[in-house]
Amino acid sequence: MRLLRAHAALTRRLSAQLQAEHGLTINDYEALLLLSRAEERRMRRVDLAATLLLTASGVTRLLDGLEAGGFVERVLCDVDRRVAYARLTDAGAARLRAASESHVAAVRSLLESHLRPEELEQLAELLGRLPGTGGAGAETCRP
Amino acid sequence: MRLLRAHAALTRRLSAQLQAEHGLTINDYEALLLLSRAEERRMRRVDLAATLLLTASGVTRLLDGLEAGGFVERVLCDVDRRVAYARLTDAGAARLRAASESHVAAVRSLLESHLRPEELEQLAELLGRLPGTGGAGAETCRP
DNA sequence: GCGGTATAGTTGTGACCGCAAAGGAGGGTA
DNA sequence: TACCCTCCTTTGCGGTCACAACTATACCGC
Repeated sequence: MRLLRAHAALTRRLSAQLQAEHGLTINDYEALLLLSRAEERRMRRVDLAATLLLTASGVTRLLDGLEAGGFVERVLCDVDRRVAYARLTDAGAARLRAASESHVAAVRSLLESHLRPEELEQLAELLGRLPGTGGAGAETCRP
Repeated sequence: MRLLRAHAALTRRLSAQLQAEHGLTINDYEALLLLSRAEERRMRRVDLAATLLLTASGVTRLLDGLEAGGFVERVLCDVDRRVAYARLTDAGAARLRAASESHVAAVRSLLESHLRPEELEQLAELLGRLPGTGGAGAETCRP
């Protein structure tokens, strides 16, 4: 079962390409992607951590970088002063659009050159049953 | 296709458990495992790197730790003085045996609790077709 | 209101790893 | 021999991340 190891190398390869072309790591990219799909383009940092499978400290530093680049801004929640949202900026949305073109192309070519479409679907289904891939929707601070 | 992300979390979990119980990281463990199966319990560092999907520098530091622990020893090749083998010591073999019991149990319980045997086989087959999982047998310095 | 507990987030520390540069060694050609 | 190119390995540097400790806020029972 050492095959799962292949994933690490694939991820590094995709991340390196993304970084060279657009200055984003894989996690940067996925954080922007999640925010772009979230309601009002914002998520609590703790939800971001759970979805990205990072710890809270990891998210802090991830967002440090994205804030410095102007792709994300910090928004305080007015009903719960513990929480700080990360909100996608217009610049962040633009960067995401630019990066997604080459990134999804890269992912597709990597996977589709080795698997047929129905196999790809099978793979996704099997991996989806493993723990840690649960839904984890974006919550607001007021349910 | 974000599902591949699940692997990172799984690996971290397994590695943390392995480290807590036996003081080995996942890569430590797999290096010992590879050596235990290799001819004369030794491999060239460069082959170890290729199989573990690490760079040469990564292997240097990995083996630094294993040598410090006495699990692996450095053996120079007498016909090509560029190459240094890593050879498993008896202490390393013992540590591997001890760790493997709980580790394979952990892997099995993690995977088998979520997938049926034939699905597991399917998963292995699909992942095996991805690049970076090729055979890479252990070579000696004299073919 | 007052403690106790839970939750959100930040920071210090250390581990692991890739990349680039450099050094030592082998094998070829002139 | 002298030169060049390739291979194996190590070291310096920087990035990413988890863990633990800490602060600040919220909520519960009294």
